[in-house]
Amino acid sequence: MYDTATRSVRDFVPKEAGKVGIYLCGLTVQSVPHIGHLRGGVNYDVLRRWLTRSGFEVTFIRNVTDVDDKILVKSIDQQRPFWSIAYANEVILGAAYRSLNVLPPTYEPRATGHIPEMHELIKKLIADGHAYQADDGSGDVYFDVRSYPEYGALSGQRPDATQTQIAEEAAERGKRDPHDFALWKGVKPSEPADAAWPSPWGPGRPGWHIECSAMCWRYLGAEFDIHGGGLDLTFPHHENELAQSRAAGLPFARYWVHHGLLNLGEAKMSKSLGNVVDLDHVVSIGIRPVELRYYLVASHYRSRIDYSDESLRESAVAYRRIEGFVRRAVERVGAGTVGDVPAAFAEALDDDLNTSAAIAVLHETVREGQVGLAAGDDEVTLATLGQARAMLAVLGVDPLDVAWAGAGQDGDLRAVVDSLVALALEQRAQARSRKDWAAADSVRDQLKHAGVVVEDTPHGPRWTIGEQD
RNA sequence: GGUGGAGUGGCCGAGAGGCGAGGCAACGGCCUGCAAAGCCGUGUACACGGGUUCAAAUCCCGUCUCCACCUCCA
Repeated sequence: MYDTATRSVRDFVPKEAGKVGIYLCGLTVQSVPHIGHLRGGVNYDVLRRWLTRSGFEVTFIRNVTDVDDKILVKSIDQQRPFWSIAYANEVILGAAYRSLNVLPPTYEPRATGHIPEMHELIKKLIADGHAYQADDGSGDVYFDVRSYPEYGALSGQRPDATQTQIAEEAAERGKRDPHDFALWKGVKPSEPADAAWPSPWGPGRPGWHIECSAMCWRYLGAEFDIHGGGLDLTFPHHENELAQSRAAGLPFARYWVHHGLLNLGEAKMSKSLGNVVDLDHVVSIGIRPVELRYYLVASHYRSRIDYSDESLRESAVAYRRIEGFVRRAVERVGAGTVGDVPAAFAEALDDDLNTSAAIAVLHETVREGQVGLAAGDDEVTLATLGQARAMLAVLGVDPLDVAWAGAGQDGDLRAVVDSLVALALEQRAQARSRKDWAAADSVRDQLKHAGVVVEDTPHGPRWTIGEQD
């Protein structure tokens, strides 16, 4: 894995043999997720699946941050409790993950559920001289950056060299140094009263970073294997998490994994910039969730994705080729058993989770399978199908995965359509047998117009749902 | 200003000193009554300028362009 802390690819050695603890910074549920957020979820889902398949017992924690400045602003604006806004977005996020076949984490803790753990950390930091209460009566508690010489080690940002809020403003807020960041924020009159918890420093709420330190500690222990998140979290969020955890005596994460961002146009997709594409948009242009997932996985996790509808559509075509093979093969030889993954595929994923290279192996296997299928070689078909499905399962895009099945009634409907199409195909077969090509083609054209694509195979015609004219 | 990263064929996208990843599109062929699907073949691409080397997309130096972070961000 590439480790941000050392800026190099390092052999992955877990803290405890055979076990992996992963913490992924999840979302602040201030609004509905866009596909850039979903990319992160999908990337770590593939990592998790691969580690699991490689024999590790994975504990995967992905948090939800359910209290922050923006949620509180919305709460005031909309005259609704902050928690109802957070929860509504959390539910939508969960549905989006499910529709992309992102497995549920081992646990999904919420920030507001871990106030006592945060207090414990803050108390320890104050006791050890790494944090202090602002003397402006605000009830704010700050981490003292100057008390921690290692500050900046993760991101390479040295306090002296960074831009920061002007010194006077920092001083007004009672900070000793402009770089000091809030561990605890005293409640303000302008903020919702129910977004405050009692604390030794007065009623208030968590600063942005302390929640993750608390939840990592709570669920993965003082030291754990992998901490993940988006590239944009490296600084200040992860730098601050690391500083406050280490200063509190926790060894913390052994590897830092950051995934690349998804750009739309010239800039990263972001809630604040408003250049956002969400799952609904993707579906509205005729792309299925499984195809979006394939698109997201087809790029290496550390690369930037310059999103466009066009590249997404092209990627979907590539996926349909794979899917077409799987379905044709299953019709011939049955679903078979999911086999082993080819060595080249495993090597690719073992090399910093190189999903692009892994997908190249998948395509090669599919081509081999197509040849077997065309030659009527069921042995080859079955073997390649098993391999392909093993690879597809790791990537989370196996077309036969029940996760992609529709809402129940499709199976029945398909049987109905099948018998209707069979009637039409019978007519076509009769026309063909008397070499009445015009009549035969007319049947095929009409079916196509209705959205049923007919293709002839050595074993007779088969049909699939295409696009209606 | 500081920190990190990127520029690969018509497009997407891996790779990182020698052997043309893979996909999409295009063109030619095979198969087909015609299609569809599939298969086979065709493209010598690595921002620019120098350098190192028997050999550079890959290493070094310089230049240009772009992105992210330094404020909330996946």
